[in-house]
Amino acid sequence: MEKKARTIKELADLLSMSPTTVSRVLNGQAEKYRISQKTALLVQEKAKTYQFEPNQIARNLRLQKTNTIGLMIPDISNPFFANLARAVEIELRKKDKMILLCDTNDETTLEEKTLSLLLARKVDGLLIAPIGEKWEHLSKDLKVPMVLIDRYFKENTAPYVATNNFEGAYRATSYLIQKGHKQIACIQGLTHTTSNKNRVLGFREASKDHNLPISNISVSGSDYSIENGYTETLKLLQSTQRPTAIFALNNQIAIGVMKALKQSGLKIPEDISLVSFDEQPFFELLSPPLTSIRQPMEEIGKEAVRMLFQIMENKKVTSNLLAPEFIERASVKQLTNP
Amino acid sequence: MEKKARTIKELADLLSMSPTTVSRVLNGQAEKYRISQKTALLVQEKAKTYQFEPNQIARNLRLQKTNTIGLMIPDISNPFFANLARAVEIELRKKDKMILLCDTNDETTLEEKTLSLLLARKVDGLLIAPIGEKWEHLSKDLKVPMVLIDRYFKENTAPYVATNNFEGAYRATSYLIQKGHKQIACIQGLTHTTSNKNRVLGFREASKDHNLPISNISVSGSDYSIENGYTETLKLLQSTQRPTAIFALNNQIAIGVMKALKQSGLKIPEDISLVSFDEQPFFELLSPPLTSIRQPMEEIGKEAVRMLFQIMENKKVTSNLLAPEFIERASVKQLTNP
DNA sequence: GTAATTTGCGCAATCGATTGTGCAATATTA
DNA sequence: TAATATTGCACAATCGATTGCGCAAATTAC
Repeated sequence: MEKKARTIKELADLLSMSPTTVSRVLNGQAEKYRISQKTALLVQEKAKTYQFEPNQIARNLRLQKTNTIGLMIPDISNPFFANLARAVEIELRKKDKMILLCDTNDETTLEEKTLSLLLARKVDGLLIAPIGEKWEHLSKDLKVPMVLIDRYFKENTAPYVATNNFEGAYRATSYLIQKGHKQIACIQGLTHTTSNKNRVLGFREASKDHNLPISNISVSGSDYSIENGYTETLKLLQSTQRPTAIFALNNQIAIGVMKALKQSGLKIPEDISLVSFDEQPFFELLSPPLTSIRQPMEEIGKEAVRMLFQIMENKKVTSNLLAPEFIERASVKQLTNP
Repeated sequence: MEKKARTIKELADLLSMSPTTVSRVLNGQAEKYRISQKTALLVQEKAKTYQFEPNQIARNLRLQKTNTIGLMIPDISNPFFANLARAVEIELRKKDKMILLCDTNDETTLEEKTLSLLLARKVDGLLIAPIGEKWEHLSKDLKVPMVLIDRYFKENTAPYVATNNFEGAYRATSYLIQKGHKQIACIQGLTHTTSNKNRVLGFREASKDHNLPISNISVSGSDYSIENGYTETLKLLQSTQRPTAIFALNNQIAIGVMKALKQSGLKIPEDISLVSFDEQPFFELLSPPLTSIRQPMEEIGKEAVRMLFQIMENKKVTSNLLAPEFIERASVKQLTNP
C-alpha cells in the first residue's frame, strides 16, 4: 500500500505545517527563509515517504516558466530531422527541459497554427525548422527566445544554425565537373526552403565557375521525397539530353533516383553517376557505395540548444553555418574526354 | 502596431465586462449561460482584433487537463520509432493534443525518471515503448491512461499494441529452412525487450518445428545497434561452424551485418544469406535486394492512439498484435542438399 | 398594477504552488 | 530586567482562467 501526498497542502497537513514552509524546504530555500534544520529534515523525510511531486502546472503558472521547448520540424520520419531531434533531446534533458514535438508537414498553414498553439502553451523557447514560404509569423516581436534550424530568412533577425549548404553543393558539383561530367542534372527539394535555395545556388555557381554552359545543367523537382526523386529521374532519362550525372539534393531524393535507375536497368556509375546531399549509414553498403555530403546533424542540434540558452540568458548570439563533409565513395565515374 | 490582449482580464476591461462573460463566450458557453447575442458578438470581435489567446497553463490548472500526451520511446533516431512517432503525431493532432517527447535511451533509470517527470506535468495520457527490465513503475495504479507500444509485459495489465513478432520471426526462419539452410545464426537486440524475446522465440520454435538440431542454430548479440550487428557477424565468421544464413532481428543490426560481410569480402547471398526484421525503403535498392519482415509502423501508431482515447473515455480496450508482412527479395540463396 | 418569470451578467472561490511581509517566541545585549 | 535582535514560521496575495451561485433588470402573466 503506497501512501501518497498529492498536493503540497496535503503534505503540509501531515506535517502540521504551512504549505509555505514545505515549499521553501523543497525548493532549497530553507536557509534563505530561516527554516530550522530540524523542520527541514522533517519535511524532506515526509516528502520522500509520501512520494510527493509538486504539480508542475501550478508551478508553471506561478513561476511564469514551463521548462518546455517547442520543436517544430517538417517531418520527424526524415532521418535528418530524427537525428536532429535526438541531439536536441539529449541536450535539453541535461538542462531539465522537455520537448513539445510538432511536425509541420511542410505546410505553412500548419506552421502558423502550431506556432500559436505553442505560444499559448507558454513554451520557454522555440527551435524551428521553418518551411520558408512566409516569415512574418516568426518575427522577432514574438518575444519568445527562438533559434531557427536548417532553414532561415534574411529578413528575419532570429539567429539560425544550419549546414553551409552552398559550400556543400558547390563542392559536390565541382567534384562532378572535375570528374569530367559536363551534363549534370540537379534534382531539388522544396523550392522555397533555404536549404534548397542555397544548394541550388551552390550547384549553379560551381557550374558557372567551371565554365559549364547553362544549357548543360538542369534543375528540376519540387519535393524532398523519394517519390520526387523517382519521377524526376524517369523524366530525365527520357529527355534528349540525358545527363551523365545526377546530384540529388537530399537523402530521400537520392533513394528515389536509385529506384528509378534500378528499374530502368541502369548501373551506377557505369551508365550514370550520382551524388547525394545528406549522408546515411547504408550509403557505404550500396553497390557502388554512394558519394555524399554529410550534414553535421548532431552538432546542429547541440549548437541550436546552446544558442537558445544564450538568448534565454539575454546574451548575444550570432548565427552559424556549419561545414558539411564531403564523403567520396564510388558512385561517380571518371569520364575521359569525348 | 499590433494590439494584443494578454489576459482575459485585459480583454474584459477593454470591453467593460467581467472576465466571466468573456470566458463563457470564448468557450462557446454563451447560450448555456444566457449571454446575449449582442454581447457575444462584441466579445468575439474584440478577441480577434486584440489577438487574444487564453493562457493554456492557467486553463490546464483550472480544468485539470493538459491536452498533452507523453510519448516515451528508446530512440527517436531509429527509423522504426521515428515513423511510429510521426503516425502518433498525426493522429494526436486531429484530436488537438500535443506530444511531450522523451527518449529513454533504453536506460531503465532514465525511464523511471522520465515517467515521473511526465506525471508531474499531468499529461492526459501516456504512450510508452518500455525498455522491459522492470515494469513495476508502469503499473496500473498510476491512474493515467496508458498504452504500451512495441513492447509489453505479461505482468502488467496496461493494454498494448505491437507487431506479432513471434509470427514474423517464425515465418522468416521457416523460409530460411525451406530454402535449405540448416546452419542459421540469429543476431538479437536488447535481450530483455518483449520484441526481442518474441522474435527469438519465433526463431527457436520454427527451428524446432522443422527439426533443426539445436546445435545448428545460434542466438547471439545484445543490442539493437549497427555496432552489435557488425561485431557479432565478425565473430560468427570466425567460428568453426560458420552459418549459411543470418537472421538480423532489426534494421540496425542488419546494416551492421552487411558492413561486416562487405568488409570481409563475402557476398550476399552467394556466400551467406540474410534476412532482416524491419523493412527500410532502401532495402530494395541493395544488391541483392534484402528480404525482410515489415512492421506496420503507421498502423501501430494509429491503433495506439485509438486505444488511448478509448481508455480516456473509460471504455474497455483489448491488446492487439498486428500482423507483420514478409517481403521476399533476393538475399537468401536456395541451397541444394549437401 | 403587482407578482412571477426570465434574461443577462458579475462575484468570489477554485485549481496548486510560490513569496513578500508580518508577527510571535526565543535569544542576546546592556 | 528591560530593550533589542534574531529565529522560525505562517498569512494572504498571486499567477490566469473557469464556474456555481446569486442578484438586479427586463419581461411576462394574471
